[in-house]
Amino acid sequence: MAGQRRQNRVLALDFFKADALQLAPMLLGKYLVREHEGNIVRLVINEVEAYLGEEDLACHASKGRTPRTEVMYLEGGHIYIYLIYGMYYMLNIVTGKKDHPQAILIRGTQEISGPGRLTKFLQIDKTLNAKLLTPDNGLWMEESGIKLNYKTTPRIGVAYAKEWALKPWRYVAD
DNA sequence: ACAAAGATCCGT
DNA sequence: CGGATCTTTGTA
Repeated sequence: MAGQRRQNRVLALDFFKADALQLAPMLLGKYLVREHEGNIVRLVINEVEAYLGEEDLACHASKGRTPRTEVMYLEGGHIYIYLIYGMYYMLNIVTGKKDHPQAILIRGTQEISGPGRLTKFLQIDKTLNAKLLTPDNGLWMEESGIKLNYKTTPRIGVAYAKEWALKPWRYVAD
């Protein structure tokens, strides 16, 4: 049955407890699924970036624990949303173990390019912050069977992060 | 209390 | 290339 098969394809929360650098390339080709006001949308992820711990100057957790970064210290599988430039919500998935702040920014999909445009399209805002990535919360991921070739580049928009700005932690399908 | 900067996007 | 637009954070 298609419905049951689909159910089995939902990525369990345990999947996100691995390290961000290991997970980031694995998210390419996965479905990002949003259910909102009765509509379900599936998009194929094709661009992500990893943010890795307090020592990574590009990572918000480089400031340590603050009201905003507290979410990144939760266990992998939580959703981290923040507003940037007063206009755009950024969608991140917390990864790794509790108290090890990491997150993967979902920068784009095959259908929608750009992290700000993506959240606008999916109607994602701060109400999802700190929630779990599950169907119950209206946002989750699914296995798709799609394999994408990809390359790595430095992350976008983090020139201030000194030597961390050079880390090839952006993964983009080609 | 205040100022500065920001994991972006769009129009000129 | 500059403006929009407002939250978070550091400093006083």
